[in-house]
Amino acid sequence: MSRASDRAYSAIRNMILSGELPAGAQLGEEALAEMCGVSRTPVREALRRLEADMLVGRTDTQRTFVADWSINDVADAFELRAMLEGRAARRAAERMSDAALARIRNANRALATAIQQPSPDVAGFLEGNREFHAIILEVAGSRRLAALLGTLIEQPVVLRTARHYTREELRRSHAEHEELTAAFARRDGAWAEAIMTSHILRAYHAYADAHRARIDAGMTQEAAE
Amino acid sequence: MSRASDRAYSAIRNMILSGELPAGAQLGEEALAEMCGVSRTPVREALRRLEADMLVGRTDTQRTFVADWSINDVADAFELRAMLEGRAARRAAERMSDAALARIRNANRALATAIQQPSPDVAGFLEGNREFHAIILEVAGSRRLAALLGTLIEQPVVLRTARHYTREELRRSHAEHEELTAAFARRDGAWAEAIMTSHILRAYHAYADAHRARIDAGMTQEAAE
DNA sequence: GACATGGATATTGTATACAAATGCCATCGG
DNA sequence: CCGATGGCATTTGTATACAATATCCATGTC
Repeated sequence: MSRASDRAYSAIRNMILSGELPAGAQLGEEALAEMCGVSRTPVREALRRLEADMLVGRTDTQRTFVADWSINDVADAFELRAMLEGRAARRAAERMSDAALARIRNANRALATAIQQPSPDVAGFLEGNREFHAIILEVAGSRRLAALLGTLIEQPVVLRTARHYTREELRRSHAEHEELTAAFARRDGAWAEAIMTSHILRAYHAYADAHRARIDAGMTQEAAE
Repeated sequence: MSRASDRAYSAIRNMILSGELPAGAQLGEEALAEMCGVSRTPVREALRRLEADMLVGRTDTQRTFVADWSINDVADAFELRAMLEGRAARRAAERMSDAALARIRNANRALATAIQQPSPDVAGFLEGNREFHAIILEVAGSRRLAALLGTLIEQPVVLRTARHYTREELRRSHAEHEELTAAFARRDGAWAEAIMTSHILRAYHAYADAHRARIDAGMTQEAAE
């Protein structure tokens, strides 16, 4: 992470995810280099990685810009993620060791703690959630699958709406994690896959509902935050 | 494609797929630059792309080498490809226009012609096959899905064994394409998905059988070619 | 003889200069 | 006034020089 190209990648990525660089904005290499305090070479590398993540796009003449995620793109990403994480859960259940199961239970406990605070600890929830899914991906034991999911896990719009989660949504998410853990304990791949697919698609519809609500209220996406 | 980085990408890629650069070989940037007739800058870009394709790997100290695909890696890639192409076929069936259906039928006719030659035209078959799958992916209308499949379609070992296909295998592949076309004509997504998944998995097992036969004969993978 | 150490060698990372291309805008002709 | 054209400004692409880091091998020590 100490390399200039990694710093550039993180910096630009954060600026996109935070909305500091709005969708559609042109990304000049020179300007980004100055912002990141590095030369154009590592910036170019960072931009290529972000392009692979589909966080930035490219015109037919090689101009780079912040990708604009339409509601269809979000639906698309969720659909694929549901399928791939479902497959990961199936494989994980079939390969689950007692040690890994213990780690998953641990991550779930941390998650439960986070949502039981007087005012829910969203950052803690997200971290526990990330850990939970990471362990599953690790146990699934497919580098390919992990690579494919890598580009799908963090979507700009979704991360930005995470802190609007209600306590009820957090509690429900945790309950689904518990059910998944039960499927893992039984080494039931089909069950695990079904729960995981449902888990992701429910999250999608929660997002889509919130999105529609904002539209109906006549608010722009930015103003709603 | 006229850019130096694109030429470097194609050149290195071909050297890997052809086996000229064997699995495990170290890839020095300087040496590759000389081979491709460009400087290190575009070579570095090409290597990053190949890394995303998982055709090359990287040591913990940033040394690049030709990825070594174990039989498990191949199985992994096929399993994911079966799932993703299956999904693509489902989406394509649900979105199929009459014009696109005509194009698919056309690609199939070209494919039929190729395998009916006195001595099967494997190159022609592969091109028709590529076109067929490309149209499906286009009709599926998911840029994400296309991007994910992009890294899965061309596996080194599989391409190298393609020319050993028997006429019977080619004929069977064509028959499956015909059946897929029927599913598209009915706009039956579930049917299309099932055929496509089966199509890919059958191809995998044909490959795995051939691979096992080579092992049993005490031949190395290279010697078998 | 095995292993640690240090420095020479090779390789990768970054900055910068320059080349090529793209976009912009003023000018000109209709 | 509208659109085409040409040249200037900006941006991206490539080469190269240099810096940082890793590898390798010889040497010395136990």
